[in-house]
Amino acid sequence: MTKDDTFYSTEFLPYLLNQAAEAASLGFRQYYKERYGMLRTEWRVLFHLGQFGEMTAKEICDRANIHKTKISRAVAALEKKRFIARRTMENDRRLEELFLTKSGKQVLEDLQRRAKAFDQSLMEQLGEENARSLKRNLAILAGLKAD
Amino acid sequence: MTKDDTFYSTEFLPYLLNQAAEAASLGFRQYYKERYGMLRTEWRVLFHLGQFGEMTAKEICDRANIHKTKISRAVAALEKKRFIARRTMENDRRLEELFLTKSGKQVLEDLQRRAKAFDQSLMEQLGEENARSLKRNLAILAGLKAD
DNA sequence: GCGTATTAGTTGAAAATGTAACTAACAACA
DNA sequence: TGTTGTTAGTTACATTTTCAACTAATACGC
Repeated sequence: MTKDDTFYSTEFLPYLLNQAAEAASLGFRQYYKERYGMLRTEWRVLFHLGQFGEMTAKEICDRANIHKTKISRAVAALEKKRFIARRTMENDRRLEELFLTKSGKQVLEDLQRRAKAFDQSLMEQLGEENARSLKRNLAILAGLKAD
Repeated sequence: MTKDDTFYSTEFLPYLLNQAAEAASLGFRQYYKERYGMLRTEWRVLFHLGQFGEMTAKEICDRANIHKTKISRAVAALEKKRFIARRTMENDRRLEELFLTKSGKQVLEDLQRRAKAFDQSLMEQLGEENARSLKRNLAILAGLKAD
């Protein structure tokens, strides 16, 4: 009778992923929270706007895989902070094009620079080769196209 | 003027980790939620009890890196479902030793078997070699000792 | 022993999230 | 045009999480 089919939590991929995600986000999350009073979804919306230029809430939902209510609230919060603004689209008045304001751009610039550095420091913890492989694997699991 | 220091969200490790963690937990979370009405923290508490045997809430907090209020509520919920029970410790009456009930053991057995299979299917998505390397890297980021 | 500090765990209120129902605008088509 | 269906986005409400204050028990210094 083989009693050694013990399955440890640290072998369970979802658990590991969550722990690692928690640990890895901590530092950065703290920064944008304390500095700009932003929530994670807000940071993501900002990031996406910076990356893809003006886009609608729906497009962000799809790209970032975040539910529309979360996006809706994040957009409202960012608007209140005057980091973004919106413009109803002429051809389809259900859609609103979101865009960064001047101060939004400044904030994003700061956050991106820090994100980059933060990422860099995480990668160094793992080593170039490992880090690259890690990202590739994560992209697969996340269902993103591999680069 | 080099304008191509664009930093993409999919290059940002915390973002990737979160996306992957989300995607990877989804299927399993759905199962224990629908089947046993359990929340993630409850499943983790159960898992830890199965793994380490009787232990106190504090010990679970430390091991799993979960805040004590979350654990406290998870423990209360599991107790209500009669999956675990507690026993105040003789030598220090602030501490309560948690242990699985009979039905708790059954539930855990089911969940562990499924977790194992679920894990297996995720690993297959990546291939043996990749999966192994992924887990190693995650353990490092999570601050767990590598195995 | 007595006062103060810590520690395990709980609780209540506030913040955030998830879910489902809603509004407004468009589309399709008789 | 009018009916029906779909889509973008918001809102309301229930559940979950977070944060801070709390209780009860122990530990420490004297």
